[in-house]
Amino acid sequence: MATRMTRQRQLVLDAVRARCDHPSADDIYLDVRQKDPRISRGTIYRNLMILVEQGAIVHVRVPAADRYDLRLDFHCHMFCTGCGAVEDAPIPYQQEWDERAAAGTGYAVTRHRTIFEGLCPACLAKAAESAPTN
Amino acid sequence: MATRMTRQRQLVLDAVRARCDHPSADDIYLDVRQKDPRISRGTIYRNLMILVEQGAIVHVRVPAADRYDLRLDFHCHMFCTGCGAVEDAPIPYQQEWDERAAAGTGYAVTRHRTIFEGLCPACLAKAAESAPTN
DNA sequence: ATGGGTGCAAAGTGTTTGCAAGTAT
DNA sequence: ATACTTGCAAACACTTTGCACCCAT
Repeated sequence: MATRMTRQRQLVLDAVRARCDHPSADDIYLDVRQKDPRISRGTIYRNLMILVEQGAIVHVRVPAADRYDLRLDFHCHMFCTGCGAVEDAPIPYQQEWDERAAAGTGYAVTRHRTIFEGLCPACLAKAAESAPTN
Repeated sequence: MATRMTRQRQLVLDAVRARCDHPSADDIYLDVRQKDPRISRGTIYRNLMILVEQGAIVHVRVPAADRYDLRLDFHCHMFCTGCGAVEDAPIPYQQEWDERAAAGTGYAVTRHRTIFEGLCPACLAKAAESAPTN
């Protein structure tokens, strides 16, 4: 199962790398569409899956939809419950937790995923506007 | 919007509480079906959503599907990438991280969710069987 | 009594897949 | 040349919703 670098796959990879906001499959579809109006959603999904398997990009799961990330190292994410924005968190990945969790459960722990939830600064400002601090 | 405790809602709540394996909506549907063969999936979804809003149960998002949890305090989860099992992790919830993430990003952080991924003991044993250590 | 809740079935999302034709290697 | 990929559309799994009837308060 040798894998080929097709024009479409390259476009998908480029599109993920061109964004820093952890796009969803459909974001990628819309971006790639601009460069190749004939590409199909099936191709986007297939290629995202293949690129994740190959380790070229990473899969981030947040409430609402799957997102993709160009950063390959383990790291935590912020998720805005207001607008759905996703960004990297300024919190170090705690590898020793994987060992502790493994020791405590008997699991062969590969990694952990941490997502912080809350309102991003923009949504906070919007909330303050509509419901001012009386 | 006063909320009523109907027979169906009680059945859904009981079903979540009766399980310790973090059931999916469909698991609950199948369980409740045994006690009330006329309940519909729509009712299950509606009630799970309402119970989560009310804070009676908690929503856990893992790769594959949404799960529900009777434990209301913040805690981490283990997810088996082999069989999809979910269980509580023996790792303390680090509240100070929420503050650190908030300080570093300007988010109003509510909480974080951490999921450890790996193979559970049962899947590990199965894997060892089919691919013995030569 | 009355407005929230229910069952049912249809409609949505987001994602996957079968197939014949196209193309990277 | 060969078998991996593609576009398309149909199929899927999971979840939400519109509607008329029902029942907890």
